Amino acid sequence: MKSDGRLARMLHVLVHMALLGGKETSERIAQMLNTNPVVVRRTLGALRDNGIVESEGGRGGGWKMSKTLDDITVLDVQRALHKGTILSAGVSHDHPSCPVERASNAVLESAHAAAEAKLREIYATTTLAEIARIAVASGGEQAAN
Amino acid sequence: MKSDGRLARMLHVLVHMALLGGKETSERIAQMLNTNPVVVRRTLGALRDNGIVESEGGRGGGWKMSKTLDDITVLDVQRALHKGTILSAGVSHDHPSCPVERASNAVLESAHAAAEAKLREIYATTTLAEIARIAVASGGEQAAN
DNA sequence: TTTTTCTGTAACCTAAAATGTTACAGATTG
DNA sequence: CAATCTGTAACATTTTAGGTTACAGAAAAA
Repeated sequence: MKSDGRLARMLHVLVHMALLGGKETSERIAQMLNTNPVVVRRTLGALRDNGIVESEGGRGGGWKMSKTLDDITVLDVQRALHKGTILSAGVSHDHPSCPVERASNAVLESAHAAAEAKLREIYATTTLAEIARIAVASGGEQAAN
Repeated sequence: MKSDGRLARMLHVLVHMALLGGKETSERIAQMLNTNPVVVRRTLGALRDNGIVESEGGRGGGWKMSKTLDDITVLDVQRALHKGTILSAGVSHDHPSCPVERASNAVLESAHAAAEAKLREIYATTTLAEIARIAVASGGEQAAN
């Protein structure tokens, strides 16, 4: 599979949208992400369904933020994009009744659950405002695209 | 992509091999993993290259453990199977010079690094002997396949 | 030495999931 | 009505684990 870059892309584009402050079309956002408008609408659609952005059709339409960067955490975006767990353990299902397989799976699942808890904790305490701050600090004033 | 079940499968099969105590052919191991011998040789080959098991060709050949379960951690098996990091952050490479993209990627990478440290710590302190103990405790005496 | 039984690999095919792409339908503004 | 958006369907593409077939080579057994 291709690696999932949706979270990174959405963080990226949300910060840009907030810094620009207005409404953006899928076409313009696609340029920010070096992709095409359909991919943008697909992915931003999930954020809209979770109250992070809103969209308007028709002439003059486009996408805008529903909240400020301070009110959006990385975890909010993650949850909008993926329903279930963040990390999966990659267990085996070769002999579901085998106690050795079950023990192996249980150990891996438990370890991944602990790692995910750590990840989730960081995601929950990192706002997009902080990303914007890092970007401005490192990239100087040129923060557009 | 199909999810990577190699680690779970190798933990599973190594515990079986140790409990059985002798030498096993790819064919028999394939039955434990509900797959075919070529997949087994491919995957066990990586463990052999890391000193976890050893193989012998020819009639009467097969695979056997090079260490006891106490001397193999989950991290050892993980490292034999995958060279680099365990968790990857799924960053974006749409505009590598964009400071916002870089800040987004940096935040994700840092978070994943913290989660991976946690995961690695657990892997490093979990031996296969412990998995065997869990299996025997939960599955009763029937620990074969 | 010939047969049998193993591993080691090459060379494919398949599956699954994100991403890319084309083509429209529908909505909204001018 | 014309122009400009979003919303979706319907594919094609890419990547990687896994499955499969087919042999070559090694080693014990006959």
